[in-house]
Amino acid sequence: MGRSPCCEKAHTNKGAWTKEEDQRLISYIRAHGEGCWRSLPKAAGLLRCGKSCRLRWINYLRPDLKRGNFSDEEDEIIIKLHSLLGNKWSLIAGRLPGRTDNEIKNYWNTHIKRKLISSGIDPQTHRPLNSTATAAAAAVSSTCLDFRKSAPVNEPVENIVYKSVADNSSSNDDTKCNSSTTEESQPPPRPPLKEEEASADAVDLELSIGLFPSRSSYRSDSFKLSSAESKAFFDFLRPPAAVMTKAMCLCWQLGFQKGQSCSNCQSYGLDRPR
DNA sequence: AATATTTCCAACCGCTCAATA
DNA sequence: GTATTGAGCGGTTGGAAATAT
Repeated sequence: MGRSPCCEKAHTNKGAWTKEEDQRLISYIRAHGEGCWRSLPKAAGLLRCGKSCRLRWINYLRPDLKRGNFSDEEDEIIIKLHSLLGNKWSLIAGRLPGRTDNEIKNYWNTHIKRKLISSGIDPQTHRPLNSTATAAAAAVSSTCLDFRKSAPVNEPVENIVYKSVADNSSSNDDTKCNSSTTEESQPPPRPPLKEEEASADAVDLELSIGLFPSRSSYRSDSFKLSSAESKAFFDFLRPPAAVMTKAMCLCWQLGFQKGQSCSNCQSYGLDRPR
């Protein structure tokens, strides 16, 4: 038993939208706001599926959309977020105001992917395509986010401790991404955090992906973040307030379970991160 | 100038998940 | 607890535009 179709396909238009259809949709949403997409087409006098209306509005007609080429800074953010989140286009879009998930997905597939490959970087793993590509390795390292960089020297260490996932990794004091490793392309699933571990005051982040320092470096007790660093870290995870939804906080990526709240979610009153 | 090929992106499709009856 | 519904997501496709031959 599958889902029933979202609309009566026999009586709906498909394909490119006409100016008149666009105008109807814009007028309706201006007058009534975004609401029930299923009933919107009929109410707006459109022979379109509700899903199609939603897509058209979100990806093309919304007034806050940023048009034009992606900046170098946006490129960099997309690459960094992709190395952290993978193909979670909506989450990435949540951190690029005015850009849509569809736009970013298309841009990734047509530009960034190619750019990374031509630099010798695997766009899925963000690691060099071959181990001898030193220039590529350097390029990957440059996509690392280092939250420790801007921290005051004498800041007390607290809040966040990066912990190694794989204890059998070799010791290494550098803080670069794990770009030169030959490990599997996908990080292993992270075990859920215990409730006390997941509290906002003592977050134990088990990160195992290239965006952050190598496993071998953050296994050390010396790899701890100061309060300023942890603030920078959570600021990075936090999308603009205007677009923040339950699903957008990244704490679930870090092992938080349903019903737990990280400090981001608490600050937005979101008590049930996905 | 005509045709073939490639690139790009808007739109669609099928699926999952959360909410609700 | 289960079924249904609607919203939203990511992968894929179709076709227009750009470029090459």
